[in-house]
Amino acid sequence: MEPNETVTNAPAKPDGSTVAGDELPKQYRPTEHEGRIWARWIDAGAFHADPGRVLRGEAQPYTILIPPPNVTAALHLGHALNNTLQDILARVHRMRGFETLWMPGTDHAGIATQAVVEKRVWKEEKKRRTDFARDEFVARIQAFKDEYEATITNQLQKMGCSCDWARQRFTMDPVCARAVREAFFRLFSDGLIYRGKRLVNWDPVLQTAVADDECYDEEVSSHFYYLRYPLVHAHGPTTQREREQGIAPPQDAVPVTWSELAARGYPNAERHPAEDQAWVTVATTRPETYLGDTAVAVNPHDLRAKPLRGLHVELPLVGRVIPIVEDSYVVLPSRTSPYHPEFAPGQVAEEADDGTPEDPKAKFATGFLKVTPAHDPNDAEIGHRHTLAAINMMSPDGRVSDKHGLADIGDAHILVGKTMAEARSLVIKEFHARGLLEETRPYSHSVKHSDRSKAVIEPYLSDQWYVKVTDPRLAQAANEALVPEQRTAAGGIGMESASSGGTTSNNTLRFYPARYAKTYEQWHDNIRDWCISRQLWWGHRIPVWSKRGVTPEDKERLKLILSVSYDPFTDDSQAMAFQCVKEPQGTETLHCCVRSPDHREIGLLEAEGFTQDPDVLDTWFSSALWPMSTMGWPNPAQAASDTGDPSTAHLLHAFNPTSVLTTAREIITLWVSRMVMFNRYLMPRGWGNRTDAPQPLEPGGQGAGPIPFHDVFIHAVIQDGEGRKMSKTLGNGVDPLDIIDSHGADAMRFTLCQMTTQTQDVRMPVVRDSKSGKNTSPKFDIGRNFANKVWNATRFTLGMLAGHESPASPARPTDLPSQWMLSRLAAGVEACNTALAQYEFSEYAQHLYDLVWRDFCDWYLEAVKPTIGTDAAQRTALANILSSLLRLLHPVLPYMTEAAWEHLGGRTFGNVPGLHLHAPRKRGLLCTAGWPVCEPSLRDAAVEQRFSRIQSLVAAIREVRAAQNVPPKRRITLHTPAGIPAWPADEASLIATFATIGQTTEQPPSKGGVAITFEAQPYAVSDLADASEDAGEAERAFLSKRKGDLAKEIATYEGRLANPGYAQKAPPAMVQETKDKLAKAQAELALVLTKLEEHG
RNA sequence: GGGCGGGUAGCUCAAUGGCUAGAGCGUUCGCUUUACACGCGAUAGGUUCGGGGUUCGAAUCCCCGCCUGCCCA
Repeated sequence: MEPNETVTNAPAKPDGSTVAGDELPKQYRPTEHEGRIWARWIDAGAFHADPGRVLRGEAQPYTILIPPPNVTAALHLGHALNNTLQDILARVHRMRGFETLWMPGTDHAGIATQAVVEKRVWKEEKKRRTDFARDEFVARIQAFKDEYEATITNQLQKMGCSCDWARQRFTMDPVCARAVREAFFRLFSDGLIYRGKRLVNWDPVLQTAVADDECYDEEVSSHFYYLRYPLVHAHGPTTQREREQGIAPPQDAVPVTWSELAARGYPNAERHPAEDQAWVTVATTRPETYLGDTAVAVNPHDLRAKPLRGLHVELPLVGRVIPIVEDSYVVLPSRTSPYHPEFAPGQVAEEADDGTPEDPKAKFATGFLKVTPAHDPNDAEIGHRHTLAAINMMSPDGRVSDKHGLADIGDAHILVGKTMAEARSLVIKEFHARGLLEETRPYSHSVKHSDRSKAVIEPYLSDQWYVKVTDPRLAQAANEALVPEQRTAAGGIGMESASSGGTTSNNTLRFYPARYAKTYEQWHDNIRDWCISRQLWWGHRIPVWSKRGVTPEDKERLKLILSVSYDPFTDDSQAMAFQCVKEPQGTETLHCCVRSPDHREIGLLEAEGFTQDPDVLDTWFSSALWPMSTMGWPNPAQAASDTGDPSTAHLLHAFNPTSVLTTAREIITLWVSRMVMFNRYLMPRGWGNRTDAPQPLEPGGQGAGPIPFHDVFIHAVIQDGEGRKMSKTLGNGVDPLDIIDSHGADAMRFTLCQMTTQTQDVRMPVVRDSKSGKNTSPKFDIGRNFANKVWNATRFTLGMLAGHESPASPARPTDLPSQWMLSRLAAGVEACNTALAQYEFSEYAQHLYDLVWRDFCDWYLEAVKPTIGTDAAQRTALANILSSLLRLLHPVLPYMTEAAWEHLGGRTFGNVPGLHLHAPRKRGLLCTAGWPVCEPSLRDAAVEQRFSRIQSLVAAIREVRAAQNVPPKRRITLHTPAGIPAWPADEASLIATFATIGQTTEQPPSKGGVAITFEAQPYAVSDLADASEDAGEAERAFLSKRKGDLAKEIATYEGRLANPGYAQKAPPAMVQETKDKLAKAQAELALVLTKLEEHG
C-alpha cells in the first residue's frame, strides 16, 4: 500500500542521519509537528481496526463509538473534552495490544440542522422552506451537512483523535438508513410502534412538534384574566363516555340563580342579587383557549365544591355546557384573596398566620380552573382523570380553527382564523362587553419557547407515532442490563429470569461514576411512551403509507393486488406490516409499513391512494441504533458492499458489544437508554457466544438481546469561572481550534484531562485575549508548560545519550538514583493503570505530572548529571525510563511524545530487567508501541526510603541557603554530626549535588555556620558567604520556625495520647507510631532550644 | 415536587474516618545554575459554609439549615 517507507523507527531526518538532542529547539512548538505527525499516523493506517485479527483470535477487541456530533455547528470545548477522553482510552488500549476501533461519525440532528438552514436561506435569499420542493430543500440541507461534517472532522483530527477515519458514518447515510428502516419495521410489526393522539409541544412557526429539550423557558410579563362562567343546570349526559364523540351538546340549560346557590349553602351567595344568574370565576393566562374548555375544576376541599356538585357552566358565545369536576390539583385561593370562599368585604388583608409558605399561584387563584385538555398538559391530566373530552381549537399554523376538532363553536365563529394572540384580545373584548370579564391583573411567568424559531410553544393535540417503550421488553430490559450491584430496585420479574437460558453477560452495564445508574434506572421506572414523529423534512422519512376511510371492499381489493406473492393480512410476510386504526366516527385508517425502500409494493400502494407519512423520525431514533447501524446491522454483507470495504462485513461480529460509551449526563435519558433498549430488542439472543455474523432476517432478542456497551462513563460538564454553562449567547465559550492554535492540541488535551474529576461540573475561568479578541483560559498554560517540560527532558536526555549507544545486553542499574526512579516508575505505571481502569482521568494526569516533573525532572535528571557520562548502566536506565514515560504520556500528549519519539524511538541502549517495552507494531510509531509493563521486582521500598531521606535533608539545607541569600552556584560546607553512622558515599555525593555542597565534614563549623536540625540530630552549614558575616540571624530564623512547627506537632500528638479512649480503642500500631513521632519531635525540639539558647 | 452534585488557601481543584489538610496557578523573595524563564530554589496564605450528632479520632459518616448548580416532572 505504502511504497516508499523511509521512516521506520529511526530519527525522522530526510537523510536518515541521527538527530542529536542538541539539535532540538529549546521550546516545543506544536505547529512545527502536528501536521507531520498526523500525516505519518494516517499513512501508516495506525488507527485502522482490523476485525480479522479479532476473529482469528490474535487480539482482544476494544471498541468506542463516538457520540456523533450534530452537523449543525462546529465543536465546542465540551466536545473537545469528551473526545480527548475517548482518544486517551483508545490510545491506551491500542498500546496495550487491543485491536482498537474508535468509530467516528456525525448526526443529522433533525430540527437543529433544518432550522439553521432555514434561517440561512431566509437571510441570504429571503425564501422559506415552503418556497422549495421538498427534495430541493433537503438537498440544501445536505450541502450544509457536508460542509459542517468536514469542519467537525477537521476539528477532531486537529485534536489528534485516533478514530478509524476510513469507517466514518453519518446517521442518514445508506448504511445507517437501512438500520433505521429495519428497526422501524420490526417495532411496527410487533405493535411497539403505534399511532396516538397526544399533547405535544407545538411550534406554530416551524409547524412541528418539538421535544422538551428543544424548548427553553422565558419569563414573560403577561396577565391573569378573570372570566365569569355562568352556572346552569343541565340535563342529560355530560360527563359520560359520549364525550368521546367530541361534543356534549347543550341539554336544556337552565340558569342557576344566586338564591338557589345560597340555598345550597354556597358561601357569600347572598351578597348577589337573588334572581340574577350565578357564575363562577376562573383565572387564566390563556383566555383564548376557552373554546376548548370541557370542564371547570374545583378543589374538593373548597367550601364551594359541595354546593356546586352536579351543576354545570355554559361557555359564553360558544354555548357549550360543561360540567364542574372536583380535582385536588386545583390550587385553593390565598386567604387574603377576595376569591377565598370566606373572604369578607372590608376585612383587612392579613398575613397568612400559620406560617406555611403558599403556592405563589394562590395569590392569583380563584379556586376555579378552566380545563382545556387539548391545550394544557395539566388539564390533559385532569381530563384523563375525569374522562373529559379533549377539544382542539387550533390549526397547525397557530390560528383558531373549527376544522380540527372543534365542532360546536356557536357564536364564537368570529374568532376563527385569528392568531392565538389576536384571539386573546378578542375574547377579552367579548367577555368585557358581556360583563363577564371580572378583572385583569398583571402577572409574570415563564413561558415555553421554541429554541429554533423562538415562537411561543402551544401545547397541541395531534396525531403522532409512538414507540411503546413502556413495554417491559424495552424499558424493563434496559434496567435489567445493569450490573446487579448498581440496581437499586429489586422489583418485578426480570426478563432474564423469565426467559430461559438468560445469559449473565447481558447484565454487565456499568456506570462510572456509579451514581448515574440511579438516574438511568429512575428514568425507566417513570418512562412514558416515546413520540418519534417530527414534522420536518430533514431526517429519516417515516416508512408508513396510510389511507383514510378504508372500506371492507378496499381491503379485499388491496389483498388481491398485493397477493401476487402473499396475503398481506394473513401471511406472515416479511415485506409489509399493517395496522388498522378505527376513529370514533367509525372511519378506518389503514397504515402500512414497507420494509424495504426498493419494494414494488410502494407503487401499488400509492396507486391505491395510499400516501406516505410526511413526517420524519426523531433524530434519537437513528442515534439509538448507532452501535448497530455503524457496524452494518441488519445486513453486514450489504454494508460491506455499500462501503466498498469487505472488512465492514465483520465489524458487528468483532466489535459489538462495544467497550465503553463516553458521554455527558443529559444524554443518559435521551441516548444511552434508547441504545440499550434497541440493542437488546433488535440484536439476537446469545450474541456474545456467537461465531458468525447476524443474518439479515434473523429475529431480535426482544429484550433479552445483548447490551450495546459494557461501561458508560459520564464526564463532567465544563462551566466558565462563574459556574455558568458555556454558550454562544453568553459569549463565554472557548473554541478548541483557538486553543490548538495558541497552545497546541496536546496542551489542550492535558488540561482537559487534568480537569476531569468525578464531580458533575468543572470550572474553567475564561478570559478574553486582548490581542486576538478570542476567548481562552489561563488553565491551558498548565498543559503547554507540561508538554514543554517533557520536550526539554527529552532534549536533555538525548544530549546525554548522544554517541553512547550501548550493547543490547540487559543491564540492571547499580546506582541509587536509577533504582529509585525505576521504583517510582513502576509505582507510577500502576497508579496510571488503576486510574484509567476507573475512568479517573484527573488522577491519571496528576500521576503523570508528578512522575515526570517532580520525580524524573527535579530529582532523577539532576541526580544523574554528574555520572551519566561515565556510567553505561545508568544511561541504559535513563533511556528506558524516558521511553517508558513517553509511552505513558502518549495517550494524553500524542503529538509531542510522537515527535520526541522520532528522536529516541529507534535507538537501542539495552533493556532493563523487569521493565518490558514492546516495540511499535506499525512503522516505528509510538502510537503503536507497547504500554510499559513493570515487574513487581522494580519496586524497592528500601531504595525509596534512602532517597526520600536525602530529599528531606536537601530541603532543609536549601531552606537555609534561600534564607541566607547564598548565591546558587556557591559551594557551601555541610557539617554532619559525629558519633552516628555517616552517610554512605553515594548518598553524600547526591546531597552534595542537590544542595551544592563543596565539602562534607564531621568537624563543627569554626565560624559563620548555621545550625540546622535533621532527624533530631545537629547538622550545620557554613561558608555561606565570602566574608565571615554574622549568620546568626539566619540560624535564629531557621530555629525559630522549626521550634514553632515542632511545638504544634508535639501538641497534636500529646493531645491525641492524652485522650484515654485513644490508647484503648485505636489500633496499637497507630498508638505506637504516635508515641514514636512524639519522642522524635521532642528530641528535636530539645536540640532546637539548646541551639537557640546559644544565641542568648 | 422527585432525584443528583458542589461549598476546603486569592483562583481551579486534591485528600481508603488516622501523616502537622495538600498540589497547580497567582503572591512575595532570590536566581540569565550550560534541558527547560513555558524554567529553578524558597516563601506567605486555612474557623475545611453554619449548627448539632456518632466516634478514641470527622474535611470525610448521620441529621438540620444556608448558598449554588444540574437532571427529571
